[in-house]
Amino acid sequence: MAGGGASGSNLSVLLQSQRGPCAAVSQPLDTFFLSGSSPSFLGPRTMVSFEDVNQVNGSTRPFFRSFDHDDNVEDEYDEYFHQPEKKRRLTVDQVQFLEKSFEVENKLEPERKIQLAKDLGLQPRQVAIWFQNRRARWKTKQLEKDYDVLQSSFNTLKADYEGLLKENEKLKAEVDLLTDRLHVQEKEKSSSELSVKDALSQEPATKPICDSVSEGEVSKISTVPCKQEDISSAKSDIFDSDSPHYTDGVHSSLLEAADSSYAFEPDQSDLSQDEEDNLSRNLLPTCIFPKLEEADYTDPPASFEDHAFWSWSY
DNA sequence: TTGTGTTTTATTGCCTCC
DNA sequence: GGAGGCAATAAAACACAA
Repeated sequence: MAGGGASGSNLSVLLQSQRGPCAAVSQPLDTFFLSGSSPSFLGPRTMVSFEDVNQVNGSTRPFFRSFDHDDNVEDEYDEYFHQPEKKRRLTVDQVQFLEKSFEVENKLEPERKIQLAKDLGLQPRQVAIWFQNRRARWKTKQLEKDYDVLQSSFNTLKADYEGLLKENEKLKAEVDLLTDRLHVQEKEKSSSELSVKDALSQEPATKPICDSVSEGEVSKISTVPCKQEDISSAKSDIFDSDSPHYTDGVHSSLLEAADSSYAFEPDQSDLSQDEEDNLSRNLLPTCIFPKLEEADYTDPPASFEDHAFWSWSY
């Protein structure tokens, strides 16, 4: 085990400088890079076994301070150089020098390694190891940075996604509300139609509806003859769910719903061309009984409850 | 002072390249 | 096959709270 280059008097400072950053010799970094090829940066040996220590080590090296001559120096010397090899931390200056070099190029060519080792008074292998470990640390930090970037990107996307989910739920609720409203409307409509049907079926077939109205009202009633089969024919048209008029009523209400910005889409794939035409014709509010309107009744009722005013003359 | 966690230095084993 | 890089790991050095 070599180490003879460091004089015994220098050893205590050498050891002290190994204890930690605070104990290290401070020296402006610039001086490290102005050293040229001469071994101007020769810090304390950090390894116990140095092959070149006799060549480069010496009391003139800047990283060695002058030592006080002390009785314990020889003991420390023996202790230091005869103990099993231990890890020695690099000084702050050595680390800074290596860091600067690493910033320039994080890979180490053989010539550069030799030069750095010379300048720092380290083994080339130590320099190589330092670069190796430094690359590993750099990689870890890079991974952490990448992780942070990905994390923030993920958070942004997540926030967007959650916002869209909320909006989706809101729209779904709106759709449900409008669907319910539509169902209620249709229920009301069909129950009204049923009551009209009941009313019509309870009237005596031969009895003119005009019996139940006043004379003044009778004058308003159309004089067009209205036979029983006409009525049944009309009724058949009205209440036949297969008839286009029936579906017109449905379409009508659908369109009303659509008018109130309802997003319900009736499946029109089953509609014939005629039905589609009827659908477009019924964009305007229509009487619930368009066929009757075309036929013999007068003044369509304001509501289904007003069916008593409906009459057909014989 | 001591226990514990972190950082730094160094080793080992494997892989790739020339 | 040797040199060099990398990942995993050991172990010493260090920091710090109790």
